[in-house]
Amino acid sequence: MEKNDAFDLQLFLPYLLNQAAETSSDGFQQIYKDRYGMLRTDWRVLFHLGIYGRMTARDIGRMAQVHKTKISRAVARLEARRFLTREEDGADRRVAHLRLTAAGQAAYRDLRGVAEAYEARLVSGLAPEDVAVLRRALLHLAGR
Amino acid sequence: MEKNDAFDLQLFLPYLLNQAAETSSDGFQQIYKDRYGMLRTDWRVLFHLGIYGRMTARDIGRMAQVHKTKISRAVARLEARRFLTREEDGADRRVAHLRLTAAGQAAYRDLRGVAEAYEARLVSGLAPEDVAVLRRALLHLAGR
DNA sequence: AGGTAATAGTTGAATTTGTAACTAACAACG
DNA sequence: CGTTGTTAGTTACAAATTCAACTATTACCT
Repeated sequence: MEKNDAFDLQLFLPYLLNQAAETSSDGFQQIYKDRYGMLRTDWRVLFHLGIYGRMTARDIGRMAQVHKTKISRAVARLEARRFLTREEDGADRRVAHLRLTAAGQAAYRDLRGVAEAYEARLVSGLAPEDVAVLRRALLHLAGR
Repeated sequence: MEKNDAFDLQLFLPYLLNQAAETSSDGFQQIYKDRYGMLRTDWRVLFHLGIYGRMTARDIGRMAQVHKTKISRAVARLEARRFLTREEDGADRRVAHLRLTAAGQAAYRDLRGVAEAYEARLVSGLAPEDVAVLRRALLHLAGR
């Protein structure tokens, strides 16, 4: 495979970031998919509710930077599996406050443990100071 | 939004990497989509051929870590737009060698220029030494 | 108050992706 | 040779995502 061009695709950030994101998501995805039949947006909603307790779909979408239709469908799937319930808002009847059921919390705790172990394994090949730089750079690129 | 849990989702690498990857791809995606109606796999195939000159679908798939059905469809789209041609292999009739047409090369050069400018803008907010660390860490996480 | 705009969330249709099965060709081994 | 396995690439079907339109409700403005 001989190069006849100076552009280095392997180092182009949108490309490289995507490779790293996909590779480093694969193992975790396998677990939440196999164990709970969840999709990516599902576990994200689950984690947001597990961490923050009670949120609206809109809040989750804002925080996770996910479109409202994806949130809506993920919430519907989690509700169908009895992982969350909706509570209506007293003042604004458009809004539904979401909260994990006991089963949802159990799933969250299980997956949070998996996530922590998985994260530890991911960074185990990197120097701690490099991980710190990596996280800061990623937060910057993510616009945070 | 009050946290009642210690897990920091915003720093969880599979989550953070994905946020950074999506945010930092958005601007570039807008351009190849608006300007050429391409999808992500399309520009990747285009770039591989633009850089390496002549490759098989299999080679591109290996290098970009993309499944063969996605490559197959991207190649079909690019061929339909006369951006590439297939040449049969003398020894193995299963294989098709792909090569950009003049139009494909023009599109590639155009988008390569966009990519270079885009990359420069992406890293402009980061210290050069941090960018170096970032790239090394991403290559490691991508399994390279 | 009444009309217009904005917001929360859902739904349907079109596009895209994932999975598996498939065709065609080559390889390896007896 | 011939049978079995492997590989390159395509296709069919199901699943997921995107985009636009929609309902229902609240906010704004005069």
